[in-house]
Amino acid sequence: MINIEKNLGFLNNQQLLAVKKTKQSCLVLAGAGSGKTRVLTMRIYYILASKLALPNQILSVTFTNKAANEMRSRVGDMFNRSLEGWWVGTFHSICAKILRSYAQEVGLKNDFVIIDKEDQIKLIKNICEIEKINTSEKNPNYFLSFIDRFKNESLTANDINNMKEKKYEKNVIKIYNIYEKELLRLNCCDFGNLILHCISIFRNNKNILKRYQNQFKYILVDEYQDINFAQQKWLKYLYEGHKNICCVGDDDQSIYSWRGAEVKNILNFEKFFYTNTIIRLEQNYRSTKKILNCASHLISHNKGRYGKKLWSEGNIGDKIEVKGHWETKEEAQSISSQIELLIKDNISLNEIAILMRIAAHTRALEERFLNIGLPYRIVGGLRFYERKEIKDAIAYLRISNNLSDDLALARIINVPRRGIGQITIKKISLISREKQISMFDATREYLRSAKNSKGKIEINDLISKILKWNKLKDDMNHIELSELILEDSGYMKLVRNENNQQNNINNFDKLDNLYEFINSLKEFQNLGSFLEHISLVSENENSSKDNKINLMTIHSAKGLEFDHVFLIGWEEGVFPSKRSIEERGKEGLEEERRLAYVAITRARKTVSISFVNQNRYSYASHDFNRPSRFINELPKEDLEIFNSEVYNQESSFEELNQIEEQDFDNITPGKKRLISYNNNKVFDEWDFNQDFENTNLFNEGDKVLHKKFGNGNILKIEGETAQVQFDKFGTKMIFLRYINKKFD
DNA sequence: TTTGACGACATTTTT
DNA sequence: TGTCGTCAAA
Repeated sequence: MINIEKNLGFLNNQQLLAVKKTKQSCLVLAGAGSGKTRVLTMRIYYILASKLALPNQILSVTFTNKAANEMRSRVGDMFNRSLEGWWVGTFHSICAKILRSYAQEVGLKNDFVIIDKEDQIKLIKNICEIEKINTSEKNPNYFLSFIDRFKNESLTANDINNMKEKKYEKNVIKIYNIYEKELLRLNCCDFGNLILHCISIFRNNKNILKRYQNQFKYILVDEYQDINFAQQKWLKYLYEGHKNICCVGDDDQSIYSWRGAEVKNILNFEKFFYTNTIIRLEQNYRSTKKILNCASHLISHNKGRYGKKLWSEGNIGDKIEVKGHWETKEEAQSISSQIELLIKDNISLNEIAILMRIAAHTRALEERFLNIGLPYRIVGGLRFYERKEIKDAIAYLRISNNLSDDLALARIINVPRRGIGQITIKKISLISREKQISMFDATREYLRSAKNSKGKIEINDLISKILKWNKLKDDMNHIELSELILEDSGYMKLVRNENNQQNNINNFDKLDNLYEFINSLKEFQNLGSFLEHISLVSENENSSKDNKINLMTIHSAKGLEFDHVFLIGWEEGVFPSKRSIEERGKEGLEEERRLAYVAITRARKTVSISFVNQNRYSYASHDFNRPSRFINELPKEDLEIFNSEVYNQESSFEELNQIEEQDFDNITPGKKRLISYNNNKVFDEWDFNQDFENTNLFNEGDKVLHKKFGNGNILKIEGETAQVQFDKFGTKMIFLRYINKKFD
């Protein structure tokens, strides 16, 4: 016992209270940086170390895999070993685990396939086609958003059908019904159904429910503010057993309302779980006082909140920098110069993060960083398993693993091209529907009846190969099998050909990704466990060992912290997002503000905010952007505002509104550049020269280094590009800006 | 029937 | 930037 107390010694009074109140349920309202994860891990540690429960009697639920992994490793560290049997994971992965055991209860087989949004859209498209629903006005996305919303609110197709009041369009209801039937027919489950199926098992089968209720003595939930109604209902079922749940959350950090999360859920906690124990963690251990002050000041503009007063014993810290730029290129240059300064102070790149509202805004930065050779990583963003080539590869593995995986077969049946077009596919799926057989079997059926043709021979070949792979599955090492499948199917050849023909970098990336994909199989025992894993994990598991600058959206930065944070794109319309305000009005704006709050509170030491006057989407006209209203909501005394034509300390947001757009329409890009260069001392001279030099530096015969292709020699220079002979990858045309000269 | 080329188009956030 | 739909050619 002494040892336990010693380990709890680092906690403050409020944290200690939250850890030790194990007899009853409680809600912990934890401000940003107040040691939320620490409380959760310590509570689990405390329960286990005091022998209040065994590991398999604890259920810890998170929203992201990242959070789950973090929890797993932190608790593991406390015991110096990983805990066997402990239930820790995302809502979705835990539901999947339960559902795998009892799939037949809801009409699925236990090898059901978990599908993603892309598959969902394809399904809905198919349904619209069969039902002859016009998709030009109401597209599949429109229908899917309804289906998602229903599922977030735990409304099954039956619930909708039984509604007395006809709230929804006929087609929405019709598609929802057919969609659900299709999922069962195809033995598929979307993300929403992982939760809903579990709920219906709990509701319909008391024995199964009792089993889990008895098992989970303690339930812990992270990021409770992100919970939607269905998830809450799910928790409630499990809670009714031992009635002990501890939820940690921060109403000011609720940023997932578009996924069904509602702040009101956290506000209802007391009623839902029969408790009035609310513990507030208000001491911040992360940020400087100035940063904290800015964040608090900003979030105080929101009305719908519990209200907390964050305080800190930390340093006062530097002022928050606010910088205006003409265009994204200059923003990127400015940031890279600031980072150069940080590097001179020996600051690790891992401690630097650039956060943005929109994932696509990494582009200008990436270009800049590639140009001057600063290493960076993109967290989240383009998720690895969602790339086209990876999904194709996965589809090949899926169909080999499970012959009745129709969606997988549909994806690759004509990739690479085998002379099977839409019409043939339609014929096959008709057979599959009429005879109630899988698409794979339907294809064989079709082959028997169809006339001989080139397409038929190829498809026959594919079918027999799939059969062969399927047989090999149990005897062959899954990595070798995967390599065999991708080679044998001609898919690798297709990607290689594209690569040679177009000489472009993207296709090399594809090949690279495929190798990486095969490599990632090593961590799994067999194909099945790998496929299960990737259907639930869409994150890039980037190794954070390398020293790199972190680029990510604010959403994916939640739960992380960095010494130095750059926040880009603080422009009206971008942040707060125009769309968000248009769709949800005040609610939307408040959520955007919470997002800004999350962004600022990621920083430990410094924050630098920037905005760009010219429209970010460079193809668009010369639209003019105003700085974000959030900048005006920060306390002036804590800001250091840098020169900008448009924004200065005196002008208020209202004044900025009055600037006439035409004033800026007539300025040429070159002039803009000049003005900003003169006005904005932030840009070092060498910064501009760098670009200039980079394109003029090269000579034929130079040794160069390319990020992907490695070492090579320049054969010929043509304008902005060069023909480069690479040591390992042959001759390619490469933009000069993507290569660096090598000096031996 | 399938394929490739071409232009139009839209671009929030994610388990 | 990259995906989608349309159209003409094979």
